[in-house]
Amino acid sequence: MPELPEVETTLRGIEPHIAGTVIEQLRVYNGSLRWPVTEGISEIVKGQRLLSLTRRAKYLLLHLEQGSMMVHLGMSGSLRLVDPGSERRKHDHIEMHMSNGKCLRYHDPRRFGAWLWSQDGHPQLDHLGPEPLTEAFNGKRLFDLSRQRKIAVKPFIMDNKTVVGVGNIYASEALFRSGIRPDRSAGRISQQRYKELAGHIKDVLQAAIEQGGTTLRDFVNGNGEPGYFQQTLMVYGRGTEPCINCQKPLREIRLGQRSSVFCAHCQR
DNA sequence: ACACTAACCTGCAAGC
DNA sequence: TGCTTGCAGGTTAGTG
Repeated sequence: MPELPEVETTLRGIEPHIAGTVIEQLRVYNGSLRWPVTEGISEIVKGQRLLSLTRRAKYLLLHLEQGSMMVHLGMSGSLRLVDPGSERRKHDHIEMHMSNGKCLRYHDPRRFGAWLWSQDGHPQLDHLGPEPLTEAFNGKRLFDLSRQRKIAVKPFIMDNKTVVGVGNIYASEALFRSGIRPDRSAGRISQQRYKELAGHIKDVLQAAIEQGGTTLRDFVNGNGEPGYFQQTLMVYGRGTEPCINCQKPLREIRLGQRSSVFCAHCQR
């Protein structure tokens, strides 16, 4: 999926086209997502103005006059603006027709995503850690939260209670930039090294947003365009290629069922 | 509380 | 040409 930069890219792509318009029709073709799409959602949102769009972690929030819709792209989801008359592709599960003629389609082959309406908030958002690009997220937080923890640092920074938005790609990249092995115990990393890691997490996410995200297989922004950050990836997806820093072969291990590529020479 | 696993689902590539 | 296996951007529920 889309990690935070891809969700942010999607938001920036669609927001200018549909914010402030009215939902003429929401059509659900397959509501069997991670959670069933809210019962009766089409009738609930029909005729409501889409006041604004925001992002929290990897969730997109579509704020309506009554309540809000929370959209998650899961592992394989994407949202794009399309010609309302164009033919639906396989796995186009939801489409939203707006009063200005724009049509937003939700495409998600694996259906790990979500599309839920609620009048008064979404419980999934209640216990999330800070946004990575704010001052609330810093090295001191990583240090303080990790004391006595035996968990490997990579799953530690991918835990939404630690900080949101850091998935497998950007966790791998930030650890490489920081010179920290992904399997090092979180509790055995100094405050100084966590300060550097927090800085690299911010930098890598910011750079990815500026490049329009990472397109691995099929990610596209709201206008159907790919991202370009994959050209910048230094370890993710590089298997046992030579380290771009020291030329020694990278190593690939599994941590919490996620592949983790690192350089045993540059990362300790 | 913490660490770890399995599960949700489809598509694709690799191996036989 | 199949068939089987394993892996893929995330998150939660369940186990010990």
